[in-house]
Amino acid sequence: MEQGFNDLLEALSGFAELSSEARKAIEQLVTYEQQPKNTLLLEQGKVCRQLYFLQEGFVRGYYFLDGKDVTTWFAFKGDIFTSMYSFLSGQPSLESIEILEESRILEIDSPDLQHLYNCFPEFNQVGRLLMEKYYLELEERAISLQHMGAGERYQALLLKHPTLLQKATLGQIASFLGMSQETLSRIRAKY
Amino acid sequence: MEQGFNDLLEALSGFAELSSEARKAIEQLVTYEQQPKNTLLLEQGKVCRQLYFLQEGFVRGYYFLDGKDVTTWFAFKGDIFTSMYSFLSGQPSLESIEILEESRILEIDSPDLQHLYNCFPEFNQVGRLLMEKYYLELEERAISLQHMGAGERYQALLLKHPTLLQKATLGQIASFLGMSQETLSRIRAKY
DNA sequence: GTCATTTTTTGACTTTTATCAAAAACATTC
DNA sequence: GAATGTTTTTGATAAAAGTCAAAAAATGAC
Repeated sequence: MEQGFNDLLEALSGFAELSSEARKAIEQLVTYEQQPKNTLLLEQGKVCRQLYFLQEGFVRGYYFLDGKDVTTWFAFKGDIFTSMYSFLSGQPSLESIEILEESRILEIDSPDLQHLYNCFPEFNQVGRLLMEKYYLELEERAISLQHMGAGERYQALLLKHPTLLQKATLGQIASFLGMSQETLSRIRAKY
Repeated sequence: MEQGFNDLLEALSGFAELSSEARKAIEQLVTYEQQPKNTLLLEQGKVCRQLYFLQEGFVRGYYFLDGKDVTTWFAFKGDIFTSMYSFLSGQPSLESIEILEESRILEIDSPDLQHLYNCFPEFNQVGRLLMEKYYLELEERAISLQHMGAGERYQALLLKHPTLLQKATLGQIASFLGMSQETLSRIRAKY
């Protein structure tokens, strides 16, 4: 059995006990992919049909707005990610997904995931708990955008992801935080 | 059978087919509550153990920050709502829930909901799809806070909830949009 | 190591939004 | 309908953040 797959099972086991049948079924449906830096895993305008598990590496989601590159999320080692809107709705994705550091990825496509939900109803629990977790993360982000100043948002992010500053460019972090690159640069100079 | 309960079943049937056993179990666990304007359904600092269905009325979630009242969400007729963070994590709620218009509410408490998940594994699908829906709504909100100006945020909100302006106060809407009341008042004067 | 490219910082200036204070409009109670 | 309280608007000013442009620093290729 492949190493990457064990990492995935471990991540999932945080959400629910999986029967060995379910584990086997997952293993058969999941595929492995290794991608170098700068690869576009998903292009804006295409439907995202995959749910990804980042075994190793670093990835972001972003889109263009008025010619500007706006990062909407970062995925770290061990994260499950996708273009949520497109994956859930089946509509063309507004965002692209870019590999920022060479990454090892496991993926399952949408029909196969539906198959898992159908064959193993208890697997819906994994999906539900995963969505709950992502919801709470997003809520934190929305609240910080709603009422925190630029400096506070930056500090909160650093507290949560101390390594991000080394991994992403200033522009990526700034747009993720909803501020201009110059503002972030000036904020950073203060600390 | 009570009228309110049918409304709930109808709302849930948008997410999954429910067996008649599941429907019966839900009916037995759900309780009805009618509350006048200005009631606090949940107080900041207490754990929120209920998931609510708003059969009729109007409700908001809010909290105090630096002495200011910040609205985080509104619930309309037919919505399912709760203090998500507290309900999912079991931690004391950061937000309070206030009835803004006399409301008829159906509710189920957390242990009973867990019971449904356990006895009817397919019920997890309802939970999953519900979380997916709420995630996408929140994502829209986060994106609008991340890169839209105050005027655009207001217009987007009006488009989505044209009735909100009649139901909530300016201050509530302004804080929900992440801007001061004065700014919203001036924006509104322009249209 | 040097050159070219990209990323980050700095400066001057503008725009947007917040804040404080007071007036006006609107509701509510008696 | 006068008096009271609340909500909304308006005005003046201040603070925060954005924009544009150029310099400085860091990175990468050869």
